[in-house]
Amino acid sequence: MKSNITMKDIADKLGVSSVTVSKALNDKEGVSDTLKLKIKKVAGEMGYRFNSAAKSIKDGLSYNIGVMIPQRFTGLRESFYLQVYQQIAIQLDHYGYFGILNILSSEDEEQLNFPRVYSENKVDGIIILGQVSKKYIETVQNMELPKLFLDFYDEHAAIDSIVTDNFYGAYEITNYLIQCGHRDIAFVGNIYSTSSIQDRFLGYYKSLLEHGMALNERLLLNDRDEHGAYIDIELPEQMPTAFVCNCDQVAYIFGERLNNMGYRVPDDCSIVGFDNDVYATLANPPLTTVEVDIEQMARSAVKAIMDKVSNPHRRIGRMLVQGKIIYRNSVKTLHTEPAE
Amino acid sequence: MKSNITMKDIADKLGVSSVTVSKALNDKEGVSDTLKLKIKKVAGEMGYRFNSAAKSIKDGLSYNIGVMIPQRFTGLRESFYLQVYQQIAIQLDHYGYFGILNILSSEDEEQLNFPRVYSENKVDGIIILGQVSKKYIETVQNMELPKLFLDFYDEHAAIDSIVTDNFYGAYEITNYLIQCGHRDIAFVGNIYSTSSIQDRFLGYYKSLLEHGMALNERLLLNDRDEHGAYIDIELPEQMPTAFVCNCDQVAYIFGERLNNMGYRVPDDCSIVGFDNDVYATLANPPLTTVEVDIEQMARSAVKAIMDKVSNPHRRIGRMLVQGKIIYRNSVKTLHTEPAE
DNA sequence: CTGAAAGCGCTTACAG
DNA sequence: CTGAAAGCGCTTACAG
Repeated sequence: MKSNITMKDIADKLGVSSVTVSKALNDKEGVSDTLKLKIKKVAGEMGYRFNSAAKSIKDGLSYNIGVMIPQRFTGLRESFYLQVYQQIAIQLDHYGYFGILNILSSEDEEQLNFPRVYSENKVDGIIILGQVSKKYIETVQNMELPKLFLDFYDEHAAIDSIVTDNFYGAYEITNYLIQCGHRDIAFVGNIYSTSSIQDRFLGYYKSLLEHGMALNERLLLNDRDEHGAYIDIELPEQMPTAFVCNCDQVAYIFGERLNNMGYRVPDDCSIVGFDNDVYATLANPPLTTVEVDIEQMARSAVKAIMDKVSNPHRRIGRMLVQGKIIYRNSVKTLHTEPAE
Repeated sequence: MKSNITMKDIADKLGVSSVTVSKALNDKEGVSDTLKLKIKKVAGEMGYRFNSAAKSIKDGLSYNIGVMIPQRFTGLRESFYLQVYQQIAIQLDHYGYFGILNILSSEDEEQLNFPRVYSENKVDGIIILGQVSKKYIETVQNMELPKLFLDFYDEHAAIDSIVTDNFYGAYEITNYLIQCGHRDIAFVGNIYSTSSIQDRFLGYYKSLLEHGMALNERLLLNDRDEHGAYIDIELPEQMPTAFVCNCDQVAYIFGERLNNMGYRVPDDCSIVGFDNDVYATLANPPLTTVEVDIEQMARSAVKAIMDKVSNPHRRIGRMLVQGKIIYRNSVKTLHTEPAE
């Protein structure tokens, strides 16, 4: 198995030099077309396979990108980041690159250990997929390697990141509810919990502001405690006509709860979610929601990291990827809003 | 960025040779402990990072394993194989290896193209995760590389594979229903659809046989057409007391249907699933099911492929990974079966 | 158009 | 205990 065919073998067989074989196989100048063709033919016949390690050592490039996901986002029921990773792998392929997955264990995160992909020079760049601790962000900063934060950002660190436009997505879907005639719209979510939820809330709030609608305590429904564990959602005395839930899973749970309480969705009240994950289609009725564009996020992330590999000084800043509204049946049109 | 520190740099700084540095950093014999320590210290200070490409070229080993997943198993709502891949990556880490994900596009599968990880010598072995076409199996066979089929097997090909023990899992969970006093147990699934479903059916059938229970047409409920699309499940005239569903998703759908028809689970009839995926916990009541042991599958797969990397002639044949029953609330105990 | 020489960073004998 | 030499497979100048 270790008896791999090398360029030298092809060269010997043809009585040429390995330099010529290299040029021919790489379609470089300096070989006659006849010879080039012959070399390629023989290479195919001999089952020649390119040794990328040899090229790597010459170029100082591994042609791999590391994707690091913190362990705590990798539960058996969570697959969002794996989906993103998959799309990244597909996009990397277009550049002749490969993706190496690196689950960041909680110990390594605490002890601020460099990932093995870095200390073994296995990758030309690294995408950190999912929020890591402040301390670990510093560790990442110390890595001499192009790096990119995906799906989160750091307020202080001048680092490149790509995130979903939570703010705009929530803004848009709230606008949609208002267009459908809703005037009493609540937000469901703990706005102190994560920055995504906070941003989604602010998008919702902007929509309210723009339409001259007041926000008050009554319209803020908490969905989880400080540990992120879901709690029973308390309804206000007077029912709003619509609810902007911070994510599909919460919308799903909330919908079930409304059902049990005798409210019908969307007849008695409308619900929208965010993410467009399994819960959006599992809900009854299926949810109108904001789809996070995983493919686009991966595409942008890969483009950004490849840019940085070829030009390490390249800065991209904080980049937003827009989602899009998926219309389903969880929203009732009360009356159509006249054009403003 | 390309100005990486090499062993030579450390050697020069210390006035020794790079051979000595190599020995020291690799904890090999032939360097005094004092020097060894000093070298390690300086290496740390200089931020030395090992160049694995150089080692690769010497050893003829990439220290990567490719994991190939056919595109059609990578839908937005399917994450099972990604979960397996993730576990594989974690297991590979224990061996100092990395996992490279390779989504096999439908075109490549049809045109019988070798994966790029292979033609570029990027991996020391490859795990094919998920059923590929007969033709493509042949293509895989032609790859001169340790390879392993995961979660499917080929009847003809003398190839190494690791699969969940569908047969035994279904056998066990059917036994459990019988222990709970059920005597009229149906199987829900198209037994001509996939080999997993067929094997699960046969496990169910074995349990019936062992308990002297007859199988007849009435107890076989089809759940999908020849294209794999779900169809409405037709209930027999006389209701069985329990249903062995071929997977959790079908159990979930079937449960909803029973609910709508006025049957209560588990009071009116019991249901069990298979897989222990999201649907198992989403179902109401949550499903008793057979958990597919993803971690164990990954562990076995990685061990097998690593064995084959060090010894290419190693054969492991067809290896089964046992699942385990997860007890929840979808089964009613009719009366306890006395010990046989 | 073709090839000899040197080098990428490391390791493996082998010599001292 | 330490190091000079050779080599892994390829590519990049450079010479002919």
